[in-house]
Amino acid sequence: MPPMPSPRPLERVAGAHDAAVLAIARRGEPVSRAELAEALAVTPQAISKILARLMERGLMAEAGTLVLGPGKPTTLYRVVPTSRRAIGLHLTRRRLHGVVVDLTGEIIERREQEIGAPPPIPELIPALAAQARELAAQGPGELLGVGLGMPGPVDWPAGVYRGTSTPDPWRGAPIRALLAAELGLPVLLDHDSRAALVGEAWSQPDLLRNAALLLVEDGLGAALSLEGTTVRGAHFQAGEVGHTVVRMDGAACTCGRRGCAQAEYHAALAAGDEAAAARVLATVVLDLVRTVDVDRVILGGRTVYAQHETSMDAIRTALHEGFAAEPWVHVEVMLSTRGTDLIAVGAACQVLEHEYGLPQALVGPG
Amino acid sequence: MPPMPSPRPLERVAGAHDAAVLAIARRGEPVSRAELAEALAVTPQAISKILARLMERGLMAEAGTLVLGPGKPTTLYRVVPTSRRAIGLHLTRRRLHGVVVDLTGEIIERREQEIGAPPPIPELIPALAAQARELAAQGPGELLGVGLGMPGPVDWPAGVYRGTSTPDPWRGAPIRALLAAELGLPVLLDHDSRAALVGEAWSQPDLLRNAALLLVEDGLGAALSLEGTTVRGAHFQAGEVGHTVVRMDGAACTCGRRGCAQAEYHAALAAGDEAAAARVLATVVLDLVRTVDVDRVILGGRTVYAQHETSMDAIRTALHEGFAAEPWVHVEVMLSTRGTDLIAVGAACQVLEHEYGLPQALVGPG
DNA sequence: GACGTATCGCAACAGCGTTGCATTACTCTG
DNA sequence: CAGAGTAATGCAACGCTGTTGCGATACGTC
Repeated sequence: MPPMPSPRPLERVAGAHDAAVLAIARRGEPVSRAELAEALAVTPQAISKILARLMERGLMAEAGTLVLGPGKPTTLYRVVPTSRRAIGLHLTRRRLHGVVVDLTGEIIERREQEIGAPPPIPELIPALAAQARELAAQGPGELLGVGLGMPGPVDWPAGVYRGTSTPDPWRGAPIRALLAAELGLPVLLDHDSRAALVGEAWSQPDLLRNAALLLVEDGLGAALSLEGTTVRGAHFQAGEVGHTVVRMDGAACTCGRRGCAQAEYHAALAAGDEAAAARVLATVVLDLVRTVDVDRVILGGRTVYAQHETSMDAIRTALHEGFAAEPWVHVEVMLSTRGTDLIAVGAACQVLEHEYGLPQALVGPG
Repeated sequence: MPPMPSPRPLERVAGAHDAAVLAIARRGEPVSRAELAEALAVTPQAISKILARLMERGLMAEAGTLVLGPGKPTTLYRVVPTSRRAIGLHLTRRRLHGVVVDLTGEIIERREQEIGAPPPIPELIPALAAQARELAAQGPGELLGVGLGMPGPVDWPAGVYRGTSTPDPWRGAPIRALLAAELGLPVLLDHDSRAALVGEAWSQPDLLRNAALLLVEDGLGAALSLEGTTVRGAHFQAGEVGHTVVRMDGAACTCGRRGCAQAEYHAALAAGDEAAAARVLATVVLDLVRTVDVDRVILGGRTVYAQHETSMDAIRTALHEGFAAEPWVHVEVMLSTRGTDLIAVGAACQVLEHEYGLPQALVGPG
């Protein structure tokens, strides 16, 4: 996306408040001015002005009244899901999966498409654009843009896919710019696991202040939400836990080193030892929780769906044992609410987040 | 500290800008209005008002002029280090170490005191208070409060030391409230490693947007600064990497599990194999960098000082090899600038940070 | 139907940064 | 050594934010 003129300080206040109201309303239940005033620590009168702005933009609407006792009934407000749309694409080496979602992140329509071998960029971009255009034809609401999630490292500000060490036809391709030019729409390119976490967080904003999402697809990836912000990292690859060492001098990994979580996981699966594989996952999660101290862990990815009971049990047991001496630590382990659409939905939600999410900085050209 | 009335939204803007200016000025070199306007993305005129507020409070002062070419010379501004003071205490089972620092985090005076065995709380609190009072007598400037850093888990909002599983006379003690009552000063209680990182970040604000500090004292601890905020975690124990598993089924740990980093580290040291110990440290750092993607790692703690060359070399080598396939990843490994005062200074800086740091929340009763 | 109550809206206000323009203090030119 | 050019600064009016005070509205209760 082109760099915008940085908003004026007072616009940032207004924007932050608008985003906060939207975040609360997104949970689904109609809200009253009083609740919002409480949550934002402003006067009800300020909420009136904030809601006026949001209704002006069509993002929110009145939703009836509620009589609680004597006095004038409370007016309730809700988001207007159909007011905006975003497209999310999930690209892997084998598949192209896309969705359109409404403002609340609910799926309007989905597309799935197998791609034989990774096509070269000049073929890939039109294929992505074609699916995006099909999806763009669906549903009402202003179309905000396209989010694209893919595995592997990404140069986020540049929108360039960095690629892996193996021969990779997409390596170094400025995918974001190419797709944006092709479609004439804003495009956001990010990591698959980060997209997935943003997607989960979009529909349950305050639950995931400190959460980790573990994505088990071909590789092992994670994303972190800490103190309310989804961490991107200095090199835009925070959460790449696949090559974290869980057994020094252990199984050889494709990366040339030994005992990487990913290598141990696949070695165990190859040996048919599902329990051992689950134990590796559990160790990764335990280390993750110890390191960043999240209170929620979300499991996602095609590979875990098959044996999610085993994995979740192993993880819960490991957490229980590992924190036995620290009874104040409670970690909720849950399965992604989005199934196999997880990453595509997340990619779409990144667009929503970009437009209507809480800004992270109150100061500077953020 | 008592809950303050949450600042009005516009005061939050002013406060954030004041803090941002202070953060830039803290780097040491005098700054001009133009630089500040650039950094904060506001007009020079706004900087005039911000500086007027800061000079009113005695936090900043003019620092001469600079002639660059034709036109009126630029007026320069700097912080007034002597305008404020904070006390920092570092409490371990064996030692009580304290400092007073000025507004820039420079040490005015230090005290160190051995304590035979961990005294019971009714003796501990007066001992802490006595050292704090001695330190409070030193140096000019308004005394803001006392920071206390200690190893082991802490219930941060409650100011309660949670203690370890071993018999622990301090377990569950509301140390913050007790000390605050004794001294009649605000007290902040936090983790030793987090304090250390806050201390490092206070004197080099923008360098440590994504950084990890590894503290090797009796145990192994870390603290994380991600996207500019020092992570506290859902249970206020983020960075507790000591019991992270680096060798599944490895050396037995005091925690009852196997292959914890701390256990492997001490096992290697006990066997006299410093190289192996350094490799364990290196693995911890590598996993940390993979997981949270920091671009700076700071080493601190009494134990590393003895053999910091070996440790740093092992870490640098491991990072170099581990990220060989990702040439865009550069991680700076450095030694703490504070020596053994690291944690005491950090605890003091937490008070400064609390008062004059950038607010993390834009909205709500933050 | 009058009263108490809670919500809501209008209008005036304070404080933030912005804008436009005058002032100041320097260098450079002739 | 004036006078022009230049860049930083200050003053005043302004727009926008949320706040405050008060009146209007709509409900339940007596």
